[in-house]
Amino acid sequence: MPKAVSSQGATGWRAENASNKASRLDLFRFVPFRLNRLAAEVSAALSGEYQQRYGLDIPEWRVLATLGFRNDACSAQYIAHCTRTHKSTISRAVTALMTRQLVERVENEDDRREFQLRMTRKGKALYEELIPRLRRKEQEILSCLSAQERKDFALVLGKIEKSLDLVQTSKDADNTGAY
Amino acid sequence: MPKAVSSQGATGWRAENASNKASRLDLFRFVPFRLNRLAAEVSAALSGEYQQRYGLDIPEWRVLATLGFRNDACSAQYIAHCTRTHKSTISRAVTALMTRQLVERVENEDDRREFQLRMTRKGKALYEELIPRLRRKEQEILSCLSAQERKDFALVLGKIEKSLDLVQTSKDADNTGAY
DNA sequence: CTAAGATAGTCGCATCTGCAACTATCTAAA
DNA sequence: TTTAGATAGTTGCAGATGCGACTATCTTAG
Repeated sequence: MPKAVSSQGATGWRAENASNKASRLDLFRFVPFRLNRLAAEVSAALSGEYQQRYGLDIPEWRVLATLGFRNDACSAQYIAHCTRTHKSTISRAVTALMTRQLVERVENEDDRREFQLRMTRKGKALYEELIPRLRRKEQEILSCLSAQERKDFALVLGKIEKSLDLVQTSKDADNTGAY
Repeated sequence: MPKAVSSQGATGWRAENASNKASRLDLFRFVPFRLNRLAAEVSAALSGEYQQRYGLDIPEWRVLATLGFRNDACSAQYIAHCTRTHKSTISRAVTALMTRQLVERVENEDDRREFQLRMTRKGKALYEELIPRLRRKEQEILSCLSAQERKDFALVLGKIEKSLDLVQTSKDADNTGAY
């Protein structure tokens, strides 16, 4: 029989009635809730780096991250799809980044509906400065896990992402044994 | 040398330049991003149940979930702290739930600043109907994992939550022997 | 008792973001 | 060629939510 798990917020309140009646649901063991809360908390932990320090919000950071990782120009639509962010949100982020001259765009001669986006020198400099900070923060957050647990976690995240179609399926998925 | 990992969105786009240069960061292996995206996707997968079917938004659901699990009256502030939701958000959710007569509140004679909240009969009925649906959805999402992987996942989530102070620490738990 | 500070809950305000309409452009079929 | 439909990107609008001010109430120190 499993021991009772401490599972409410760290606020000094006393524990809930932990009955396991089927008709009740423990929010603190309910994965969707836990994911929401965890994602919010992790974002808050990182926001000090890109938000306060560099004035970037999450969509703007995603644009830079995509451009920086690809190391190549790409369209706004591509960024929207990759990051699963609405195209209007990406559009506004790109506008803000262009205003700050962190990103520039060039017309695509082959298809004049879309623009090729790329970081300016200034944008790259900011990116290069930001990345190690974010890596450090991520490691800080994961520092409570053993190497094996991190592997497990990455594997499990990958499986759920795949089953939710958040990553490309089929033959590409065969390559994912590399963690 | 690790094989390249397929890691873009399931949108038919080809893979990014997967260089592992330290100064680049693969968004698709960056845990904060993955958590954000996963949480959003899981929420969307569940929203069909509580949002479309029952007209509840997330804060409203959290209020019902807390009241239902505790099976006892509690204050709005308690719900806010437990679920890590801002008190104004909880306040509005409670107002909406009272309007729909799913929740009622009674004055607290001991402290007239706060109200005791509890579900009405109607609220309980909705709750009882909703819970199995949400459980089923959660199981659906986790169905891609083996029993061992689910355990690992729960364990790892718990560790990260604890390290972010999202759950009560051990010594606090001593104060609350009420489990 | 009084005054200062803490806490519960509400509400206005600003911000963020998804939706949908719109323009411009491209593609495909008749 | 013409026309219908798809796609890239922008923008107005509305809904959601965090912040902070505000009221009412409680607590504690003097």
